[in-house]
Amino acid sequence: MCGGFAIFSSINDIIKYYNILNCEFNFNPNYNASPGQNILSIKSGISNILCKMNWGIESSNKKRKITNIRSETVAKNFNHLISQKRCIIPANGFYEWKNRKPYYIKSKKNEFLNLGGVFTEWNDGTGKIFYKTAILTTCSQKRLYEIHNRKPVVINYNDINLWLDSQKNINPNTLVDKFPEENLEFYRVSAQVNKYWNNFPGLNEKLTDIYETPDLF
DNA sequence: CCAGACGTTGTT
DNA sequence: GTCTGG
DNA sequence: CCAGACGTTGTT
DNA sequence: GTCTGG
Repeated sequence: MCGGFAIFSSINDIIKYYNILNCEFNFNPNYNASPGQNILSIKSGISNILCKMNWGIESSNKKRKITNIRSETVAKNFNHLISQKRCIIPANGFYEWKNRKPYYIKSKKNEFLNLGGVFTEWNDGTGKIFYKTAILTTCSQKRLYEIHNRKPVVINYNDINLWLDSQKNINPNTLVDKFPEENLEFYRVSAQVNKYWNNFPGLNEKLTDIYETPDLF
Protein backbone atom coordinates (compact mmCIF):
# COMPACT_ATOMS: atom_id res chain seq x y z
CA MET A 1 0.00 0.00 0.00
CA CYS A 2 1.16 3.53 0.24
CA GLY A 3 0.60 5.47 3.45
CA GLY A 4 3.38 7.98 3.09
CA PHE A 5 5.91 9.45 0.71
CA ALA A 6 8.47 12.21 0.29
CA ILE A 7 8.56 15.08 -2.18
CA PHE A 8 11.38 17.48 -1.55
CA SER A 9 12.61 18.50 -5.00
CA SER A 10 12.49 22.20 -5.72
CA ILE A 11 9.33 23.53 -7.27
CA ASN A 12 11.40 24.52 -10.29
CA ASP A 13 12.61 20.97 -10.81
CA ILE A 14 9.07 19.70 -10.49
CA ILE A 15 7.73 22.25 -12.97
CA LYS A 16 10.45 21.40 -15.44
CA TYR A 17 10.12 17.66 -15.18
CA TYR A 18 6.34 17.60 -15.45
CA ASN A 19 6.09 20.30 -18.10
CA ILE A 20 4.04 22.69 -16.00
CA LEU A 21 3.41 26.11 -17.51
CA ASN A 22 3.17 28.00 -14.27
CA CYS A 23 2.59 27.49 -10.61
CA GLU A 24 1.15 30.20 -8.44
CA PHE A 25 1.49 28.76 -5.01
CA ASN A 26 4.28 28.00 -2.63
CA PHE A 27 5.27 24.53 -1.78
CA ASN A 28 7.44 23.31 1.05
CA PRO A 29 9.49 20.15 0.83
CA ASN A 30 7.59 17.32 2.48
CA TYR A 31 9.57 14.40 3.85
CA ASN A 32 6.50 12.88 5.44
CA ALA A 33 3.48 13.35 3.19
CA SER A 34 0.59 11.60 4.90
CA PRO A 35 -3.11 11.02 4.27
CA GLY A 36 -5.16 14.08 5.21
CA GLN A 37 -2.49 16.50 4.09
CA ASN A 38 -2.51 18.68 1.02
CA ILE A 39 -0.08 17.24 -1.49
CA LEU A 40 1.06 18.18 -4.97
CA SER A 41 -0.75 16.57 -7.84
CA ILE A 42 -0.78 17.02 -11.59
CA LYS A 43 -3.85 16.94 -13.76
CA SER A 44 -4.28 17.62 -17.44
CA GLY A 45 -5.48 20.90 -18.90
CA ILE A 46 -4.25 23.32 -21.54
CA SER A 47 -0.89 22.17 -20.32
CA ASN A 48 -0.23 19.99 -17.34
CA ILE A 49 -1.50 21.68 -14.20
CA LEU A 50 0.05 21.46 -10.79
CA CYS A 51 -2.56 21.50 -8.02
CA LYS A 52 -2.84 21.00 -4.33
CA MET A 53 -5.01 18.06 -3.53
CA ASN A 54 -6.02 16.71 -0.17
CA TRP A 55 -4.96 13.11 0.22
CA GLY A 56 -8.08 11.07 0.92
CA ILE A 57 -11.37 10.83 -0.92
CA GLU A 58 -14.53 10.99 1.15
CA SER A 59 -16.32 7.70 1.21
CA SER A 60 -20.05 7.65 0.96
CA ASN A 61 -20.54 5.38 3.93
CA LYS A 62 -18.84 8.05 6.03
CA LYS A 63 -16.20 5.75 7.38
CA ARG A 64 -12.53 6.23 6.77
CA LYS A 65 -11.38 8.31 3.88
CA ILE A 66 -10.05 6.42 0.91
CA THR A 67 -6.33 6.98 0.61
CA ASN A 68 -5.57 4.07 -1.69
CA ILE A 69 -7.58 2.30 -4.36
CA ARG A 70 -6.63 -1.05 -5.82
CA SER A 71 -5.82 -0.63 -9.51
CA GLU A 72 -7.28 -4.09 -10.06
CA THR A 73 -10.75 -2.96 -8.99
CA VAL A 74 -10.76 0.78 -9.62
CA ALA A 75 -12.62 0.41 -12.94
CA LYS A 76 -15.35 -1.56 -11.25
CA ASN A 77 -15.70 0.62 -8.18
CA PHE A 78 -14.68 4.09 -9.37
CA ASN A 79 -15.13 4.02 -13.10
CA HIS A 80 -16.07 7.69 -13.22
CA LEU A 81 -12.74 8.57 -11.66
CA ILE A 82 -10.39 6.22 -13.45
CA SER A 83 -11.87 7.14 -16.82
CA GLN A 84 -11.94 10.91 -16.38
CA LYS A 85 -10.07 12.00 -13.27
CA ARG A 86 -6.57 10.59 -13.40
CA CYS A 87 -3.68 12.44 -11.85
CA ILE A 88 0.00 12.06 -11.05
CA ILE A 89 1.42 12.61 -7.60
CA PRO A 90 5.12 13.48 -7.86
CA ALA A 91 7.29 11.73 -5.31
CA ASN A 92 11.00 11.39 -4.69
CA GLY A 93 10.25 8.16 -2.87
CA PHE A 94 7.60 6.46 -0.80
CA TYR A 95 7.39 4.65 2.50
CA GLU A 96 6.21 1.16 3.26
CA TRP A 97 5.96 -0.43 6.68
CA LYS A 98 6.69 -3.91 7.82
CA ASN A 99 5.65 -4.53 11.41
CA ARG A 100 5.50 -0.79 11.91
CA LYS A 101 9.10 -0.47 10.76
CA PRO A 102 9.30 2.05 7.94
CA TYR A 103 11.26 1.58 4.73
CA TYR A 104 12.00 4.22 2.12
CA ILE A 105 11.74 3.16 -1.50
CA LYS A 106 13.28 5.33 -4.20
CA SER A 107 14.60 5.29 -7.73
CA LYS A 108 18.21 4.14 -7.93
CA LYS A 109 18.83 7.00 -10.34
CA ASN A 110 16.96 9.49 -8.16
CA GLU A 111 14.28 9.95 -10.77
CA PHE A 112 10.87 11.21 -9.80
CA LEU A 113 8.33 8.51 -9.06
CA ASN A 114 5.12 9.35 -10.87
CA LEU A 115 2.52 7.94 -8.54
CA GLY A 116 -0.74 7.19 -10.34
CA GLY A 117 -3.87 8.52 -8.71
CA VAL A 118 -7.45 9.59 -9.21
CA PHE A 119 -9.12 12.70 -7.87
CA THR A 120 -12.44 14.34 -7.16
CA GLU A 121 -13.14 18.05 -7.42
CA TRP A 122 -15.64 20.24 -5.66
CA ASN A 123 -16.49 23.85 -6.43
CA ASP A 124 -17.47 25.74 -3.30
CA GLY A 125 -19.53 28.27 -5.25
CA THR A 126 -17.02 31.11 -5.04
CA GLY A 127 -15.05 29.66 -7.91
CA LYS A 128 -12.50 28.00 -5.72
CA ILE A 129 -12.06 24.34 -6.51
CA PHE A 130 -11.08 21.77 -3.91
CA TYR A 131 -9.48 18.53 -4.89
CA LYS A 132 -9.20 15.23 -3.12
CA THR A 133 -7.05 12.38 -4.32
CA ALA A 134 -6.31 8.71 -3.76
CA ILE A 135 -3.22 6.81 -4.84
CA LEU A 136 -3.67 3.61 -6.79
CA THR A 137 -1.97 0.45 -5.62
CA THR A 138 -0.81 -2.71 -7.29
CA CYS A 139 0.93 -5.95 -6.38
CA SER A 140 4.51 -5.79 -5.22
CA GLN A 141 6.94 -7.98 -7.07
CA LYS A 142 9.51 -10.22 -5.57
CA ARG A 143 11.91 -7.73 -4.05
CA LEU A 144 9.43 -5.25 -2.64
CA TYR A 145 7.12 -8.05 -1.63
CA GLU A 146 9.52 -8.82 1.19
CA ILE A 147 8.43 -5.55 2.78
CA HIS A 148 4.85 -5.35 1.65
CA ASN A 149 2.53 -7.08 -0.76
CA ARG A 150 1.14 -3.82 -2.10
CA LYS A 151 2.87 -0.76 -3.55
CA PRO A 152 1.78 2.45 -5.24
CA VAL A 153 1.30 2.49 -8.98
CA VAL A 154 4.23 4.21 -10.66
CA ILE A 155 3.60 5.58 -14.15
CA ASN A 156 6.47 5.57 -16.62
CA TYR A 157 7.74 8.98 -17.61
CA ASN A 158 6.81 8.35 -21.25
CA ASP A 159 3.26 7.47 -20.28
CA ILE A 160 2.57 10.54 -18.17
CA ASN A 161 0.74 12.55 -20.81
CA LEU A 162 -1.30 9.57 -21.92
CA TRP A 163 -2.20 8.86 -18.31
CA LEU A 164 -3.26 12.45 -17.70
CA ASP A 165 -5.23 12.93 -20.92
CA SER A 166 -8.84 12.37 -19.97
CA GLN A 167 -9.83 12.65 -23.63
CA LYS A 168 -7.94 9.48 -24.36
CA ASN A 169 -10.00 6.43 -23.69
CA ILE A 170 -7.17 4.34 -22.36
CA ASN A 171 -7.16 1.12 -20.51
CA PRO A 172 -5.32 2.23 -17.39
CA ASN A 173 -4.12 -1.27 -16.73
CA THR A 174 -1.86 -1.03 -19.74
CA LEU A 175 -0.04 1.84 -18.04
CA VAL A 176 0.12 0.72 -14.46
CA ASP A 177 2.75 -1.64 -13.21
CA LYS A 178 5.13 -0.93 -16.06
CA PHE A 179 7.77 0.71 -13.94
CA PRO A 180 10.35 -2.00 -13.20
CA GLU A 181 11.20 -2.68 -9.60
CA GLU A 182 14.79 -3.19 -10.70
CA ASN A 183 14.96 0.60 -10.92
CA LEU A 184 14.12 0.90 -7.26
CA GLU A 185 16.13 0.53 -4.11
CA PHE A 186 14.92 0.53 -0.54
CA TYR A 187 16.21 0.62 2.99
CA ARG A 188 15.10 0.97 6.58
CA VAL A 189 14.60 4.47 7.88
CA SER A 190 14.01 5.87 11.33
CA ALA A 191 10.66 5.19 12.99
CA GLN A 192 10.45 8.95 13.43
CA VAL A 193 8.61 8.82 10.14
CA ASN A 194 5.79 7.08 12.00
CA LYS A 195 4.78 10.41 13.51
CA TYR A 196 3.47 12.60 10.74
CA TRP A 197 4.61 15.80 12.41
CA ASN A 198 8.23 14.72 12.02
CA ASN A 199 9.20 16.34 8.78
CA PHE A 200 12.80 17.25 8.12
CA PRO A 201 15.64 16.51 5.71
CA GLY A 202 17.19 13.19 6.57
CA LEU A 203 13.97 11.55 7.65
CA ASN A 204 14.26 9.37 4.56
CA GLU A 205 17.92 8.50 5.06
CA LYS A 206 19.17 4.99 5.51
CA LEU A 207 19.07 3.73 9.05
CA THR A 208 22.48 2.59 10.21
CA ASP A 209 23.19 0.28 13.12
CA ILE A 210 24.10 3.28 15.23
CA TYR A 211 20.58 4.57 14.94
CA GLU A 212 18.83 1.26 15.33
CA THR A 213 18.00 1.80 18.99
CA PRO A 214 16.16 5.12 18.63
CA ASP A 215 13.41 3.09 16.96
CA LEU A 216 12.30 2.16 20.41
CA PHE A 217 10.68 5.53 20.90
C1' DC B 1 -38.27 -0.53 -10.84
C1' DC B 2 -34.85 3.53 -9.60
C1' DA B 3 -31.33 5.87 -6.79
C1' DG B 4 -27.26 5.73 -4.73
C1' DA B 5 -23.20 3.71 -3.46
C1' DC B 6 -18.98 2.00 -4.78
C1' DG B 7 -11.73 1.31 -0.22
C1' DT B 8 -7.79 -0.07 1.58
C1' DT B 9 -4.67 -2.22 4.72
C1' DG B 10 -3.09 -5.64 8.31
C1' DT B 11 -3.16 -9.60 11.38
C1' DT B 12 3.93 -10.35 16.49
C1' DG C 1 -20.49 -1.78 -14.42
C1' DT C 2 -23.03 -4.07 -10.33
C1' DC C 3 -24.80 -4.39 -5.95
C1' DT C 4 -27.99 -2.81 -2.07
C1' DG C 5 -32.00 -0.54 -0.14
C1' DG C 6 -36.48 1.02 -0.55
C1' DC D 1 0.46 4.56 7.04
C1' DC D 2 0.68 5.32 12.44
C1' DA D 3 -0.85 7.34 16.88
C1' DG D 4 -4.24 8.14 19.87
C1' DA D 5 -8.84 8.28 21.36
C1' DC D 6 -12.65 5.70 22.61
C1' DG D 7 -19.90 9.22 25.95
C1' DT D 8 -23.61 11.11 27.41
C1' DT D 9 -27.19 14.54 27.82
C1' DG D 10 -29.72 18.82 26.44
C1' DT D 11 -30.05 23.03 23.87
C1' DT D 12 -33.68 27.65 19.05
C1' DG E 1 -11.65 -3.69 18.57
C1' DT E 2 -12.59 0.43 15.61
C1' DC E 3 -12.61 4.94 14.46
C1' DT E 4 -10.45 9.71 13.63
C1' DG E 5 -6.88 12.96 12.53
C1' DG E 6 -2.79 14.18 10.35
